[in-house]
Amino acid sequence: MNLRQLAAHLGLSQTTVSRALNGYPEVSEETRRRVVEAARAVGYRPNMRARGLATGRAMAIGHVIPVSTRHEIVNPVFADFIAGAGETYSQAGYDMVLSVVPDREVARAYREMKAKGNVDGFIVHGPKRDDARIPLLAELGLPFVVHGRASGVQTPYSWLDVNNRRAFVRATDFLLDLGHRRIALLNGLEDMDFAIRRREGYLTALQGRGIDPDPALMRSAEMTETYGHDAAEQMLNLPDPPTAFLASSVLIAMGVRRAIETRGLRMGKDISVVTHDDELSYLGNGGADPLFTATRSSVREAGRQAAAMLLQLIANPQSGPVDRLLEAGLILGRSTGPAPRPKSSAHRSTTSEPGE
Amino acid sequence: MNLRQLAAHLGLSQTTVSRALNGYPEVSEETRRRVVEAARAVGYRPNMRARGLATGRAMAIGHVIPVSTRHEIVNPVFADFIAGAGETYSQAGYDMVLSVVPDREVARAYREMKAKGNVDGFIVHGPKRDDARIPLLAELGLPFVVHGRASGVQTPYSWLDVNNRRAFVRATDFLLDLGHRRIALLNGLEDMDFAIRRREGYLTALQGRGIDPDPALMRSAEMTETYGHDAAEQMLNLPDPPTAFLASSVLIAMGVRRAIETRGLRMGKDISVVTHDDELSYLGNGGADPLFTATRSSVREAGRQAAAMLLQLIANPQSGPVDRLLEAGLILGRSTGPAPRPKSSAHRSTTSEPGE
DNA sequence: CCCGTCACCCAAAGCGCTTTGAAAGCACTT
DNA sequence: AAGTGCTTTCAAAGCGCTTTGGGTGACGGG
Repeated sequence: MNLRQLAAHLGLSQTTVSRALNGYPEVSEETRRRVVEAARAVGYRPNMRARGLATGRAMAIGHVIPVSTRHEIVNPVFADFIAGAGETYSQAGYDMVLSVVPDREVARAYREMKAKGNVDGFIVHGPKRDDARIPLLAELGLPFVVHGRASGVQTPYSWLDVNNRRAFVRATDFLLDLGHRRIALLNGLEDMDFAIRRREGYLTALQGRGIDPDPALMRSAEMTETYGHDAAEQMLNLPDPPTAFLASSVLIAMGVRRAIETRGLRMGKDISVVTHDDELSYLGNGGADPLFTATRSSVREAGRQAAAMLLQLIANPQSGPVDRLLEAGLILGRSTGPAPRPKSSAHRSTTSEPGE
Repeated sequence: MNLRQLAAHLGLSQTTVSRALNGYPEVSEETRRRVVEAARAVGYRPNMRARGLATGRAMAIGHVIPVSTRHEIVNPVFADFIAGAGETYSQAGYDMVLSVVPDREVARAYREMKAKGNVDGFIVHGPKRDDARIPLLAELGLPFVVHGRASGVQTPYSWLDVNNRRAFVRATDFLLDLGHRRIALLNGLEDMDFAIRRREGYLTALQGRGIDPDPALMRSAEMTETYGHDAAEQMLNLPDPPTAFLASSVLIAMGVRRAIETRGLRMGKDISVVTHDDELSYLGNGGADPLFTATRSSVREAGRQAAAMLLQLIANPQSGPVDRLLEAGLILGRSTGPAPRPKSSAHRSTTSEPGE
């Protein structure tokens, strides 16, 4: 059933029916009620393509998901973010169109989506330092919101980010307050902007206590359980091992925990672990009594808010670049405790033998 | 730049330009070359909305992602599947439109998408027993492909599935061949179709050796690491504990491994673990030397193939319900080994008490 | 010389909607 | 009786594309 048929059915013109349904004032309440009722009765839904063609608006948001050709990883954060954004979209009557493309075709994908005219704006995922997508999108002229920030980018842009730096300052400080001095950082790949900021936070906190960072205790890689395990294991074998780990994801932390427990050590007693927790639904460090002490910030909520920001921006494009910085909570779990053997000098002497 | 402008620019009619670009025969090769060249030069991309309006095809596939309102979990398999499907789509010039909706609004979402006319077909995720979406979609009349199957559904439909039953028969047989007799099954939620089939496979294999399944060794829940850990721990505390675990996901298996190692046991020696592995990119049981022995089937590849099937179906709707059953490979990892205490008679006598 | 065939190209209709500009109806004023 | 302002409705143009149903000119056969 289309507009014309509905109009004929009602004995009205398309114009009137259209206006009645879209809430324009030039139609009497009486008529409007009749129209709305009839529309519901016959299950009329306007054809979005036709409407889009007429209005120039697509009522859809584009998400371009770059798939790295080297390590074929799909950002696990992505599913939850999408879920959050999707909620906002569907409430606002927007669709989400996804384009999964290899790294190097991202620019083409954006241009194409714009030219094809099937989106009104974009969300940018996983920004890197000096991310080229931002100037590109600014040039294209469609509104967009970046989930995260991109250090080094000069073009002004709208973003929503977690205060990664502050979160890691707090987490590090928390461990320092517990007496830990040898704190390892298991970070994500440091071309990702969030990882850069987390490292900064970590270093800042150490510096605040006059502690020199030890390169042997800093690692960055794709955030998998295996990585967490292997890195932790190696570090625990160091002559002067860390007493605490700071991980950039729950997956990493799970690996760390395994390394700890495999050694017969107890997490939260012998070794402390703090992780950043995106509250990914399937990892389940959630709840009131989480396993890991964590800097926590819901990626799903970020999705909701970023989407809302974008819709706002689309409705009112000259409202200019806008941003929002979410603070991560520091959630106490069972993975942290006071540093063992506060006399770090004694400690050091014990482990000064080279051998494993 | 639109068709009219391009036509004017070339001194041709819109008709000719359109035909030239879409490969119709009624235009000379000479002219076609000129047109194609000019189109590329000015970066012309047809407006998909207009084209869709004219052709009635949307050049897009709809994915409706139900978000359970109870346990707010986003199926972690979903991201990889999407990535695979996305590859196929973009090669074929299709878009993917996602709709994330609460469980109970799924039907509305499908109807709406159809009425709005912005998709040509659907992919159905995570089918359950007697899944109501299948008759609904059959009634709507748009082509669709189900990722998985739905036991109990009578309506004919197209699907692509992994042979979950066979995979779990093989996995169980493999463990049985190694001498294991007490094999635990840590399954996903058994309203999901795949979980039902896996249990069937497990039970079939046990039955094949005349072994009575022990309800104490069968569990099903949301597939998280914590679940794997807790279930394994409890089972290992049984008077007659399992010597092997069969897990429905790598996340579960990771939990099992932790329970094993925390106890000071060695996975692959004292306790064996086999898991189903969807080859999720971020879990990384991949590679040639995987940690877990696993029944492996790439969910990403499933995405690719399901998408291809759907596109085929759209191009040729009367090609009728079509299906494809993927076989999972059984990949040898380091998590399995012969059952300890080969003398199962001694073993059995221990457990001959009715207990529990 | 005419006509039928091709090969090539075009004008125009139509997809389903929004929106402009105008008309019709009505109640008042003047 | 005509004009005014207001509300309510409508016809028609247009969004950018595809596709139908011709046209036009060249060519060869009758």
